[in-house]
Amino acid sequence: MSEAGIERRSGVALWRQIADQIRQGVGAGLSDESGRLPTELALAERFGVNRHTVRTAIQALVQEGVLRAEQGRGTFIERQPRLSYPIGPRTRFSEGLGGQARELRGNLLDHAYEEAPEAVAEALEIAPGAPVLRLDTMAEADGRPISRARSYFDAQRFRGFERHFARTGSITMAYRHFGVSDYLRRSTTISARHADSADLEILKLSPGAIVLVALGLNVDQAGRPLQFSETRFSADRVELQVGNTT
Amino acid sequence: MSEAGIERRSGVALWRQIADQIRQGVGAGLSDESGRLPTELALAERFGVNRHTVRTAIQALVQEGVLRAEQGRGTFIERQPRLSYPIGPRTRFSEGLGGQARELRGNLLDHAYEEAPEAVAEALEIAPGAPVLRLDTMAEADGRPISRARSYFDAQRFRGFERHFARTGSITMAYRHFGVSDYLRRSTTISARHADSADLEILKLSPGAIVLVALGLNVDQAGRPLQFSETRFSADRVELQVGNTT
DNA sequence: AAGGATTTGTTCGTATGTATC
DNA sequence: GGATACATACGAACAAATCCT
Repeated sequence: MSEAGIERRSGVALWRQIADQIRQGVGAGLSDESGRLPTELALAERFGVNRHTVRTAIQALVQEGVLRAEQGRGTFIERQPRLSYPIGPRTRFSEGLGGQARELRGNLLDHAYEEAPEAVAEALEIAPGAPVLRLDTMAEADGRPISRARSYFDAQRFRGFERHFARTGSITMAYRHFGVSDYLRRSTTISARHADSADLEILKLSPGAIVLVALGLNVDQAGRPLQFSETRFSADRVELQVGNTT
Repeated sequence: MSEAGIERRSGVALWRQIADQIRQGVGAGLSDESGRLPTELALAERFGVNRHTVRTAIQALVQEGVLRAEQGRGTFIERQPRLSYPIGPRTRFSEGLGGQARELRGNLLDHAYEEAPEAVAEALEIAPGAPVLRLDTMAEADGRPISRARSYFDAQRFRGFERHFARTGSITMAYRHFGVSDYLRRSTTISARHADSADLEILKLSPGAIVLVALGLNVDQAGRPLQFSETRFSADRVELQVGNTT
């Protein structure tokens, strides 16, 4: 949409600004057909910095798995297109990404029975402080971390839910054991922020990375709230799709 | 969801990371009901840095207009909650934010008649290279920049559209002059990235800020494509809402 | 096969910015 | 405010791998 702009004395190191620009330019016309980047010298001139500074940026992206550098040949893009995650009434993780990855897995990181925080109680339409099950999960597609989520369920209705999820790796499957054969996504609220330290570790991101944050509420066919969850997607690896898949 | 994460050697100065956290922390209980921040010493301990570093962060935010420092009383947050922008079949800018701001305005930044890039032609279902109208706009709510957008229209059908938009400040109104009384949002694709230099200038952001990017396609009642657009929202000021407004 | 051009990788040194105490 | 340690950025030169003629 517009040209490179590098700001000095902004509190953000030049090499990081350049790394961010290159990462985002990977989708645009920064590379030629073979996926080769301009030379370090050309990039340095383009951004108006020293070659070392460009090298630092490239090294960070190599570490991230975005680029691959070969001595004497050049620097190349590791093509990994963004997964498209559909959001709508029928939002389901496994079905949504079904066609785009060979292997999909949901992992249980942690769980606990707790008293419902205010926002959770309101969303689930239960009393504040009522017992809820908190489920911390993460998902991988073809071995790449895609998202992490914290979900809350009414503990009285879904006691033992975590065991069914851990076994099947699927929320949809786990619901069946509680007589929920179908459910709908009533609402989703999307925002974005910098990844925190837990995001970096779980999603294997580098500092300064961005996460898309989706707050979602699932309800059963009668419209009763089932699950309130916050899901964090790596913004470099996922985009969210609302409406028809043109 | 989890604790503050400050990363050293990340290419982002500690004072900027802390400034980003404080800016976001407006909603996350960083301040008490009166909007007062903890003391510098408390913040320094919480983030695990020296008090001078916190001071640098606060000074940057005061400069930005996010914080207000009063001698002898403390430092206060200028509370400006995130606007919630609804996305769905009836997505319209002015109606969506209607209740949340006193003054809403769309401004025309630039326009031109061009040959359709490949992606645009495909979305609008016209031939690649066919003439299209490109419209660069930005929107403010109560004087705060909210979003910028680049929209494409079939030039044969909508020649002169820019004049109607410039006069009314509304896409919906401009459509009426071309016999389009109603339209639908067929699809929206959401991603997030770091703001580029044009984003920083137009949206009045600081380096390292995040923008939510929404690619949208509007169609008329017959399902014919009308408008393909890329809108960039300041992630600090806007969240996107899909489905019911619980 | 030889050699020059190109491109990434490495090692010096120096200056400035950032963060702590 | 001043001293110290470390990260960032620049500059110059050279080494190593690859490509082309």
